[in-house]
Amino acid sequence: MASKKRTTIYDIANRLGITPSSVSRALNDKAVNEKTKKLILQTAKEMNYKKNSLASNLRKGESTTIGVVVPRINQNFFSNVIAGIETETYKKGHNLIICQSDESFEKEKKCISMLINQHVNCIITSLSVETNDYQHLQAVLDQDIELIQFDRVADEIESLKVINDNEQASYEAVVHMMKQGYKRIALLEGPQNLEIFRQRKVGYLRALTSHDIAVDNELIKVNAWTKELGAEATRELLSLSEAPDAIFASTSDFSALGVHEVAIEMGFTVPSQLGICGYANEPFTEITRPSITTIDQFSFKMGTAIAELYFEHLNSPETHAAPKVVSIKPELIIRASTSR
Amino acid sequence: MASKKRTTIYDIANRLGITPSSVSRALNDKAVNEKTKKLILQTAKEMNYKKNSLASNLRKGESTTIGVVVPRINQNFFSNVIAGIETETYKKGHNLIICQSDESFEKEKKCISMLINQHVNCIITSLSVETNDYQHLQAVLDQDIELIQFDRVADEIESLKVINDNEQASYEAVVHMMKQGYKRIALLEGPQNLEIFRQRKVGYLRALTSHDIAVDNELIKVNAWTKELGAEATRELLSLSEAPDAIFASTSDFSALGVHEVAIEMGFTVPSQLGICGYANEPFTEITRPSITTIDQFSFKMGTAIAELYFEHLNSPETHAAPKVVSIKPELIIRASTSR
DNA sequence: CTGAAAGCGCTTACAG
DNA sequence: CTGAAAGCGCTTACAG
Repeated sequence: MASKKRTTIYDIANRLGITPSSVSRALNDKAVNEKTKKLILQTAKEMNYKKNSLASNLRKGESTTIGVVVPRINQNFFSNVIAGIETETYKKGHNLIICQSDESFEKEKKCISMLINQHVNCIITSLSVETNDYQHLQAVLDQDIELIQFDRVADEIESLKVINDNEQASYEAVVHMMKQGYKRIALLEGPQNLEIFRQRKVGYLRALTSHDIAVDNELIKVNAWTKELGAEATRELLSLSEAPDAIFASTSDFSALGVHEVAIEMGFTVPSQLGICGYANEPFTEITRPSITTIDQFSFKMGTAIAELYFEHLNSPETHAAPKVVSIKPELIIRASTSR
Repeated sequence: MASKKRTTIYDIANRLGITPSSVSRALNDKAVNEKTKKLILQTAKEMNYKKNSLASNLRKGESTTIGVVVPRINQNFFSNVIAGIETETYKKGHNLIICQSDESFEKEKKCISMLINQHVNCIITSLSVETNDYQHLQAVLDQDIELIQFDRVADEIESLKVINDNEQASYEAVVHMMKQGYKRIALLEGPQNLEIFRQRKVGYLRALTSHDIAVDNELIKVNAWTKELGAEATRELLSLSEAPDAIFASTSDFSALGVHEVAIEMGFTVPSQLGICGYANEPFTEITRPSITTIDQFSFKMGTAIAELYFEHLNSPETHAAPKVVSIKPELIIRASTSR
C-alpha cells in the first residue's frame, strides 16, 4: 500500500516516453500540446503523483510559506488573528508555519531564526512581553524577508505594520467613564517596554488632563497585566484611604477579570461603587455578571488585513519608500460594568 | 542593507579556499579539522549565513515539518492542542504548518493535499463536522506520511490516534446527574457521522439503561452542537408537557451556554429546576452564574501526547503492526449547574 | 580529515 | 510545441 518512493515527474515522463520538461510544463499549465497535456495529467493522477513543493520552491528561489510568531497560540486574540490570516492565505495556496514565543524573548529569537532557515518569504510577528531588543527583527529584513509586525510592534523597526490606535481607544474608554460620573479612575498599566502599553497609558493621561483632572500616581499600578496581577493591584487600590471609583485595566480583559473578582470579594458593587473597563473583548467579558465594558480590537480582521498587506507587497515593486502601516480602529464596547 | 542573494556554503567555501563539502560538514558538526571548523563557523556568522532547510530537506529526503489540520484554529480546545504540540516539537526544532478546515469537508481535503505537496513528514488532524469519507486520509498513508488523528477520528483509518474516552466521560456525567436527583435527563447530541458524538450518546444511553431508566426519544435532540442550536433545542425541550429536569449538552460547552441562556430566559432556576452539563471545559463555563458542570479533555496534554507519539515513531522501526492509540482520561468538573 | 562528483525533484532559458 | 542541459543549495557515499 504505502510506497516508499513517491512518484516524480521523471516517472511520469518515462512511462509516457517524453521528457520531464514537458511533464513539468503540463503540470504547471504552460504551453503544451493539448492532447499530451491531457495524457500527462491523467497519468499523474493514475500514478498518484504529488508535487514536491520543496524542490519547486528551491528551484524557483521562492516559497509560498509564511512564518508566524505570536506570544501564545491559545490566547483568544492571537488565535483569532491567526484564523484571519489563514482564511486569506489559504485562498492563494500559501502556508503558515506557526510558532509561539511563550512570552519569552529567547524563544522568540529562536523561532525567528528557524523561520529564516525555513526560507519563508514573510514573517508575521507580535512581540513577547520580554522583548526589549530588535536585532532579530532587523536580521529578518537583512535576509530580504518581508516583515509584518502587528499589535505589539517595535516602532523603530521599519516594517509593514498592522496596529490598533491604542491611544485613542484608551482615551475614549476613560472619557466614557468620566461621563458616567466616575471621579477617581485608576489605571492598570502593562510592561512599558511594549509600545502598545505605553500608548494606552498616554490615552489615559490625555483623557484626564484634557478634562482638567489631576493625575494621581497612587492610582496607577504597574505591570498588572494578568488576572492575578490585576487582582493584586485591585486589592491595594481598594484599600487606599481614597479608593478609586473606577479601574481601567488597560492591559487585558484577564486583568479586568481579576478586578471584577476582587471587587465582588471586597464587597464593592459594580458598577455603582466601582466601574470596570478591560481591553480586548475576550468572549468571557460578555458572560460575567455584571458584564464587562471593554475594547474590541477586531482581531480576526487584523488577520485578514495582515494577509492582504502580504499579498499586496508580494506583487508590487519594492516600494521600500515608507513601509505601510495599517491602523484598525478599535471599538469601545459599553457594558454593564461601567453603566450607571 | 538587504542582500538580494543569501549567503550559501559555496560563498563560504570560496572565501576560505576550501570545498563546500567541508563547509557542510563543519556546519553539521561532522568530522572536520578543529581549526578549520572553527574558522568556518566564524566565517558563516560573519557572512550572515543562514542554512536553506528546503535544500537540505530535499537532499536528505526528509523534513522536519509537521502539518496540522483542525476545524478551527480559534477555538479553545484546538488552540490548546496546537499549543501543546508546539511546545514539544519546538524543543526538537520541528515546525508546524497549520491549516483550518473551517468545518468544511472540501477545505479539509484541500489542506491535506497541500500538506502532502509540502512534503511534511506527518499530518495531525481532527476531522471537520462534515467529513463522512476518508479517502483523503488514506491518501496520506499511501504517500507513506505518518498520520495522527486526534479527538474527532475516523475509526476505520488505521493510524496513530490520541483520543478521550468519550463514552466513559459521558456515562459518568449522566450518572452524576442522576445522583443529584435529576429524573428526566435530556441529551443534546452532535452529528452522528462523527465517532466522538456517537460515543457520547452511547455513554448517555448506558448510564440510563444501567440504572433501569427508560430512554425517552423525545428527550434526545439531534445536531444541537452550537450555541444557537443548543438554545433552539432547549426551547423545544422546556416546552414539552413533560419537560426534562436536566440537559446534557454532550456536543460542547457552547451548546450548554445556549441551554443556560434559554433556561434563565424561560424562568427555569439552575440547578434546582434544571441541571446543565456541557463538554470541553471552555474557560467561560467557570464564569457563568451559576457556573457550568462540564468535562475537561486535557487539551494541552493531548497536544503534548500527540507530539510524543510523533517523535516515538520517527525513530522506531516501522512497527506497522497495530497503530498505537493513546487514550486520555477526561475528567468530570462538577460545578454549580448540577449541584443541588 | 578533505576533495570531486553525483543527485534530491523540480523549472527554465536556450535551441530547434 | 518539445528536448537537452543546467542549476536551485545542500549532503553524502566514494576515494584518497
